Amino acid sequence: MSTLNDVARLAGVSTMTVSRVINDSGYISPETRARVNRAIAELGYMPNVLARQLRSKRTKTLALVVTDIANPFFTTIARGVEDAARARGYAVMFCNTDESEAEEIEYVRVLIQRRVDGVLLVPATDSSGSLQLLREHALPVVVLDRHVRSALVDEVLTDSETGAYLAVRHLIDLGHRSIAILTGPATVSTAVDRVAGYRRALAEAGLGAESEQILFGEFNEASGYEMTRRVLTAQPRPTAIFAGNNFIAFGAIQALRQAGVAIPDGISIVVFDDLPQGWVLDPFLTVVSQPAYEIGKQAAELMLERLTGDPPGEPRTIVLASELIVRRSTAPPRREVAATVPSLRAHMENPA
Amino acid sequence: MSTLNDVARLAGVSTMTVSRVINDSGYISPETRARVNRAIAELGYMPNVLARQLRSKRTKTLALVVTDIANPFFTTIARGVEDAARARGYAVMFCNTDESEAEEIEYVRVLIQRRVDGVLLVPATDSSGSLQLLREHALPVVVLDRHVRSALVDEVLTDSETGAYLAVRHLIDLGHRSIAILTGPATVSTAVDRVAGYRRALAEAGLGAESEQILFGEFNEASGYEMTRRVLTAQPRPTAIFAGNNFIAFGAIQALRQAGVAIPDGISIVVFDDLPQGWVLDPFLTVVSQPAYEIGKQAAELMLERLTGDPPGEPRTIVLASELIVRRSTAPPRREVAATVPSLRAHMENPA
DNA sequence: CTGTTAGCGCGTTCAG
DNA sequence: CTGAACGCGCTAACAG
Repeated sequence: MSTLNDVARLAGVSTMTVSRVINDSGYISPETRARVNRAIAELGYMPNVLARQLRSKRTKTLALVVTDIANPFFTTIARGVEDAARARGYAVMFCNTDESEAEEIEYVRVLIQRRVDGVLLVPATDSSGSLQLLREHALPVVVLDRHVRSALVDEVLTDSETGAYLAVRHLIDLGHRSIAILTGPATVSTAVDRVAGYRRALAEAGLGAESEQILFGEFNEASGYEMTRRVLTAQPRPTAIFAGNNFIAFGAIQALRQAGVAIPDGISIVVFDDLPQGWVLDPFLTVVSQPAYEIGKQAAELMLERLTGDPPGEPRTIVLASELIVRRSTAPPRREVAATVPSLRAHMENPA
Repeated sequence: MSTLNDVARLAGVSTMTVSRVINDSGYISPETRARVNRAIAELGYMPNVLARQLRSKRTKTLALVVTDIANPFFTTIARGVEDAARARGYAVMFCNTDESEAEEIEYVRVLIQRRVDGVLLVPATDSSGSLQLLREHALPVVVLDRHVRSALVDEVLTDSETGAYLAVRHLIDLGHRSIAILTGPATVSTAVDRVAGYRRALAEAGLGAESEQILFGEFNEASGYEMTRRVLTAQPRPTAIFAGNNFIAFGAIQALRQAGVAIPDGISIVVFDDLPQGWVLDPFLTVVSQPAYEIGKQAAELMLERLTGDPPGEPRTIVLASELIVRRSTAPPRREVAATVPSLRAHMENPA
């Protein structure tokens, strides 16, 4: 593998001249440039990024740490991050913590050792072990999607409280009075905030705490399934379910199907997070849609601003709005519960 | 950010001693080790991976280059690669070429510059521009999934020809006589081999070239949709479709639904590639399932053997078997014209 | 068991 | 416009 030195020797110049040609810095006479370029081509020379990074103390690499890489919400965020980063010449390392704080810290260690320039983090919990580690090593951080109480950092997230309020309000407007919320762990701000929005909507409608049905679980399908099973045996059985994220909704739908409860005839369901086009052929879920791509993009841009811009300044929090999209999984409650409706099954069998 | 030097000074030893403690190499007295470890903890020292890699000339990193990161077939391969690599202390860089040869070469350039230790490549086409580039820079390569004619390299792939043969034979056994195959570009070995298997099955059943309906397209949903639209207007209209991969099948299903053609009552469909559990609630597609995880795992292990083992040896080709899984998307044709063949019963009693 | 020397391949700094 | 010297942080190779 040839080096700067080989090129310099072949071209009859110093290594610095070659370096300048490659990085387009400083003035070079056209002839020398041509000669150097010829030597580069002849040798098939490729700069050693490691040496460059070691010397320049910048890797031009960001890391994005998410809690579930299989969730389209996070892959969409990832696309936003990558687009913004690549536009400025930065690479992105993707890391998946599976909602585990231990994994998160492990990854942060690796990222520090690899000397990434900055970390975009979706924290697994609201405790801040990894944030502290990052601060100790002076690594810039932007927190995404979830608020962290303890730390003063840049944050980009959506207004979960308002989103949840809109979703539940929609159900109330349809006439529902008994609504269950199935959400993630109480240690995660998005779960807590969505419950807050749920409560506000109920309270505003004059529905007291006695009509609350709040289940904290995990943001995954298994948990959604399990919580729904519990909801189905509750007395009184709710006429509507608010699923705290898309995977919880998957589990809920599966449980409802198994129990022969039709959507929306038997139970209405509204979901936080939309699914990207292509995941389902015929979107029928009523959802609160977050601007996932925009979250990723703005987070990356904020980071790059911190990295290249001179004024560090105060930590900034960017809150993006979410939007209620009404489709066919919500309807007014019915007295009698329909036994089976096959349309759901046809729908779920056809991914796209 | 503290360095080896800082640690050495604080512990009152040389940098080499610290290096040995960290890498667990050579003999160190327990006391010095303890002293060094204390210094490391006190400073929160984290080794600089860049410097280490530059010096040792090994990055302990593999790259996996695939043509479609959104395809579960490739993400499953990726899991196999990652598991095998991590078990031996290697990291993996994932790269997505979108079936573009230009992107592929671009990525290979980056990988050379980053000095990855080896490249696992799913080539976009059977031309070998990127393979040549890799060879020039003496980077070890293992080719996955697709055969490359021109090059002598290690390869790990499934037997597409036999898999396709089994799929089409299954359709023939069910009584189908008019079967269309929708597959990828003719520049990709998997597309070509699947056509070969399709032909062999037809020929063996005494069905001549006049009954062949072969469509080359792209391995994606849009192409599957478009090819199916064409198939639906063909004369005679086939009673069964063999989709060359899962995404082509998605497009086909969408087109069939739109045209009001039921599966399998109107048209049977068999697909190369299964979908992982969780993508669909109720698997109903008859598929040829490839051992995707195993492909990734074996490819990584072959690479690691080349990297650490001493004998380079001859290029090796590992061919894995695929398996027909009969579900509910295939059935005998309903036309009165098509008679049921006797071998059908034998087959149903003896599913492959 | 531990230290010394000598780079890995580049870019920064300063001097021509 | 170009070059010489130096060092980023670490480890291979050899001494002790």
